[in-house]
Amino acid sequence: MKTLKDVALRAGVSIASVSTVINNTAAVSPAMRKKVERAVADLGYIPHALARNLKMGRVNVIGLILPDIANPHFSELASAIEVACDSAGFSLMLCNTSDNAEKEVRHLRMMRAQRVAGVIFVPGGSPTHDTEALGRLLEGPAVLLDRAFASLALDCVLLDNVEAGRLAADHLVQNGHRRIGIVAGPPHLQISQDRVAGCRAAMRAHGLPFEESLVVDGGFRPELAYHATRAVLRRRARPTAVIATSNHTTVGVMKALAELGLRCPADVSVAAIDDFTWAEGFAPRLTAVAQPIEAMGQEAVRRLLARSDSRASPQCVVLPPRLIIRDSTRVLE
Amino acid sequence: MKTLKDVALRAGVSIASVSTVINNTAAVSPAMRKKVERAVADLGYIPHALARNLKMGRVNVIGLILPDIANPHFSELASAIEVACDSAGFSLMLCNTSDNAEKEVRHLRMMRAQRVAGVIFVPGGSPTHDTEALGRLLEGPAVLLDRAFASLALDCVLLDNVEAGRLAADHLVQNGHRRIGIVAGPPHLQISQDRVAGCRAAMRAHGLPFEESLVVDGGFRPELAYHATRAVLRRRARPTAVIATSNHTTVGVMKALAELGLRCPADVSVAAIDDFTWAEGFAPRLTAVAQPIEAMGQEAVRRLLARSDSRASPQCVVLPPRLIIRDSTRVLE
DNA sequence: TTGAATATCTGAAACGTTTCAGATAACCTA
DNA sequence: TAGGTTATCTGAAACGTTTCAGATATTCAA
Repeated sequence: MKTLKDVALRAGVSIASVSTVINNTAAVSPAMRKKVERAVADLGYIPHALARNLKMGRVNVIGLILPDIANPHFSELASAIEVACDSAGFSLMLCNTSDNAEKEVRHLRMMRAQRVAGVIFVPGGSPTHDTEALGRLLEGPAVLLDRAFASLALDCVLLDNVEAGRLAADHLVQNGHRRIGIVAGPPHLQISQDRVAGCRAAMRAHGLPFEESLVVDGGFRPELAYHATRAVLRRRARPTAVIATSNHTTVGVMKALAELGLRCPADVSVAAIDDFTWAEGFAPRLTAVAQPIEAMGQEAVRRLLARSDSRASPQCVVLPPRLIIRDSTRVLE
Repeated sequence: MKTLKDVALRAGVSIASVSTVINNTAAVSPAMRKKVERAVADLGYIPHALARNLKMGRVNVIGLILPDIANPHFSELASAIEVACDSAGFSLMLCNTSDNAEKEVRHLRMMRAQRVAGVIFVPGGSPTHDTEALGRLLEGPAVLLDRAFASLALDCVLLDNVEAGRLAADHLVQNGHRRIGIVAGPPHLQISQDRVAGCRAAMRAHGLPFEESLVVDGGFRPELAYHATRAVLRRRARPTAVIATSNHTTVGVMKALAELGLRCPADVSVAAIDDFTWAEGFAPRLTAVAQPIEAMGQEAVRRLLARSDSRASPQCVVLPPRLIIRDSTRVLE
């Protein structure tokens, strides 16, 4: 690979001059400019970003750590973040944790070693996080996305999960449903608790009892949700509706319905949290509480960059979900 | 941020010794090790990867450039690649091109500037690529994934697109379909041509005529596929089956069917290229030609790393798709 | 014509590492 | 005890940039 020195040699000028021309950091004579540009083109010189960044003390890369890039929710988030980064002149370094706590600190560590400008961290569903190690590694510019840690005072961008649960349950109640199964996420996650809490709040608000036994653990793989749904739908008093609290659980729920020969929404209504843009065209069209994914990504990047040059105290922004009513829920007569 | 010097100072030893201890590059006395480890822990020292990489002349990062990370096909590919990279000790730098030719060279350039160990490049659907510039930038270790450039002799990992088309069409023909609409991708893409060619080959193999007018351009956004499908399904002699040649077009096709009030598979069978794991549980369960995504990702990384230390001439590996028969196609009596 | 002001260019130090030749100390062996 | 090994440790040179103080050449006003 060619270096500044090679270019300087070929152009017959000093290294410093080449640098000046390339970065436009000072006035140079037209002759100089031409000579250097010529040499750069001839040699196909590409500046060595590592050397440059080392010297300059900054790296135009933002790190993104998330649980599973193959999950549409996260890949859409990644997409939004990539766009925001790109237009701010940053590149993206991506790591998957597969919900593995050990990988979280390993990747975070690696990113700090790379001296990235900031890290956007989406904690995984692991029951235990090494919050102490994470806390130290998140000391540089960082924002938590999607899930926060109570013990860490950090910038974060979250969905209003309580509201998401509330929207789903409220919609069903308004349509006359009373016995509503809730296929929740892993109970140790705040996000699961919040969504269920939202459902509970909606029932309360309508003066209805909330039957805790209708809340089942759907885990965060469709498999468990599938079995949980089967279980709850085989109760003597079958729920007339089910709330699937994440896209993984929705897949399990729908599959369980299909296998039990129950039609949706004729036999059972389904309200989901997380929209499925890629299931458009399939039946039933899903009534879903959609997350403002683009806004979340943008906001995360914005806060991260703002954080880099301010010492304001960390803030949490909570964004509102919105309900999209389609065909998977029906009015109960 | 702490540096080796800080650690050396605190431990009361030389910089060289600290480096030796940290990297285990030579034998040191237990006393030395203890002192250094102590200082490292006390200061929370994290090595500066830029400096290290600059000095070492290698970077443990692999670049991935793809058209759209929000498309499940690419996000699953990204996931497979991330896993393969990670287990080989590499991190992933991700760039989206949004099918924009200018971004392709910009991002590729940036990755070369970062001196990444190699680049996995998935060309986008732009009608014109700056193949000259790309060619120069792809001179380092690189592998093309998903789509190749005829004009560039490079390692590549591809799906057997002809076979994919053949599988879909053959399946329909075997089920008695004769009038088959094909919602193709943009005609300027080799990949589209190949898939259609596969369909054509299947018809020929069965001694059937291939009606070119039933091939419509579905572009690479659902929108166009939607309109194309409506058009083809409103012919006086309606096709009894449709082949959707990519996941984007499948969405358009299914939507068109739904809006025209046509049931699938009762009225029209649909065979898709690209599987939809996230539509599991929705109806109809899609008969699809699935790509061996994991294998493609693994193979891409493997070839890339192999390429780094060999001068063998570039090779193309073509992986076979497989047909998954579910409920969206039916036997025609 | 001269001195000052300006325009243009360059040498060399730094950024934080790795690495290797050499320094020092400690241990053997004869 | 001298000489040679061996075991540890360190100084300093690189890696490819940026940047700034200084060098050189040019221009201008008086």
